[in-house]
Amino acid sequence: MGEFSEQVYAIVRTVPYGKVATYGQIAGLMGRPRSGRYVGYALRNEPPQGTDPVPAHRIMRADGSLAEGFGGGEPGLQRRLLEAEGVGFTADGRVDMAHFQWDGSDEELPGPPSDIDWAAEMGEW
DNA sequence: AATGTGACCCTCT
DNA sequence: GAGAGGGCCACAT
Repeated sequence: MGEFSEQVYAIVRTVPYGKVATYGQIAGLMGRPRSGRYVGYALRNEPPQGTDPVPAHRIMRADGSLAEGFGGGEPGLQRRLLEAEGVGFTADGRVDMAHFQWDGSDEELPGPPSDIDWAAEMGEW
């Protein structure tokens, strides 16, 4: 596994409960604003769920649409996980980025921790 | 405004 | 060991 992936995981793990980030946002924080593509690749390919889980479901495209390859082909999994965290969706099925996009702060939102065990859910695929 | 193209790193054939 | 292509984004045309 390469440095790039490690860095991706490190940053994704700082995205707080109830917030989302985009591929480009992660890439930007890594100092590679145009490498969003490989952020997606790193998340798709080698998420270390067992030992040190990465909330990959909180990462989506810049327009709020979800990545289709998520969950090894189980449709709706990512959305289900997000809704369980209180993330709102618009009528056309995208995340309400205006309200739920992570602003870069590392503070958790008030409220209960995740009701569902997303790491376990994702671990199944 | 809408399309086209380049860049980025890693895994699988 | 090499080649292709992948959960996208920013820039140029």
